[in-house]
Amino acid sequence: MTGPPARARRSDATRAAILRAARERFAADGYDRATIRAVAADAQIDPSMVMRYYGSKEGLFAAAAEFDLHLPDLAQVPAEQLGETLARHFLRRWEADGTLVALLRAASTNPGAAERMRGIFAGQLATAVARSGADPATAARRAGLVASQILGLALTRYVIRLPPVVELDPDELAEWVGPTIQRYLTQPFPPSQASAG
Amino acid sequence: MTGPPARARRSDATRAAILRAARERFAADGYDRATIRAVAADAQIDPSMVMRYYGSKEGLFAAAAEFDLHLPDLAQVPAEQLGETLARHFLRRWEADGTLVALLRAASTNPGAAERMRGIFAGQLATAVARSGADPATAARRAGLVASQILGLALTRYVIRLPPVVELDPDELAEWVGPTIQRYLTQPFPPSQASAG
DNA sequence: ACTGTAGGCCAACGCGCGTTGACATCGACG
DNA sequence: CGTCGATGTCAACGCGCGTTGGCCTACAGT
Repeated sequence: MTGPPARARRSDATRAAILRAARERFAADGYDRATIRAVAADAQIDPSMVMRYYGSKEGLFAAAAEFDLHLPDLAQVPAEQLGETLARHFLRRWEADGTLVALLRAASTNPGAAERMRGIFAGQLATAVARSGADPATAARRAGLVASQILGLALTRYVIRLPPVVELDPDELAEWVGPTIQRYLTQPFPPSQASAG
Repeated sequence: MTGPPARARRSDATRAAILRAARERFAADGYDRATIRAVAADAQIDPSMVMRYYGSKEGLFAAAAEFDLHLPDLAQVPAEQLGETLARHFLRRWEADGTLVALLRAASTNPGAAERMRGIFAGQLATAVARSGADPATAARRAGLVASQILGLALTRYVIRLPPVVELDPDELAEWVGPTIQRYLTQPFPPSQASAG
């Protein structure tokens, strides 16, 4: 299983150009409206090259939507800073890399993309939350609530572009959303007694 | 401008059937994947009827996505119950009527749908928030934050179907999300001092 | 210099789409 | 009964899509 000697192939640059163009198109247009022909035009190659390298549009999307949240180890974060840490992390991650926005747009109509989204939040967010010191019995639900706020923020800011959410800068946003996440992570179950701060 | 005597036309039933089928298809598939042919098949009529009555696919969507949040007058709601009231209201509204889910799905890829979504939140949510007693200078931002949590909940529960969010029942959800909305509406600006409950 | 192969382009395919216009049928009204 | 608009059907259009296969071209191994 040592594979080939990892010799750089001449086509690597093309593959990378296709992937870059695909991420941009999927992020801007969603799965259905993004066309292989448009991706190929952006990458300045022929549409059939996309098929050769990625097999199909589904395959191209699968490659383009490979995504690691790069979540920090929450066991190392002071308990009272969990919310703000996570909020800032997500905002920074999104501003720098459109992949998750592509995934979010696509997930609205493409079942495979939705499945991948569920996988990311089960495999990465829920895992991180479980290491944050949360009760294992409730960690999954807490992660789900965190996801609802985090993805709602991404949706309103990058996809729907709701003006007040677009205009707030990342620092202000983190100050607002951080405490929400903090509460979802640490508030005892059930959260019956209202606790607005 | 008194118009015709409002005589019921024979075609009203067909128009309504088309609209019902369109809402279901748009909600289930999003704008791009929902086809006029499929809507017509559901309504058991010919695709050309859809064109005759609604002009185009865009026109059909515009008619199907007409939506009133039916928000209560927040001036009449006790200040400390604003969050939970809104949370319960939205959950009830969505479970009963798939229109907003259709709009949400479509808004990810269709600019017109996104524009309508912005219009609904500017015209209905922001207006209601402004009447809740919030400082007029900050009401729009507060409404945007509320939208981020509310739409994030709809997205994770009805579109992406994140298991932990799907499994929570509406009462539990309202208990979790209510305080978040309450804080977005009432927490003084800026929200610098963290306030997890 | 010769050759095999990886990299790339071009033209075409079949399909489903939104949309159109010509034609059939029904029901109200003279 | 005859007419005419409203209601509905049918067949087709042009288009852009994902996808395919054949054909050049350039370079690595000998």
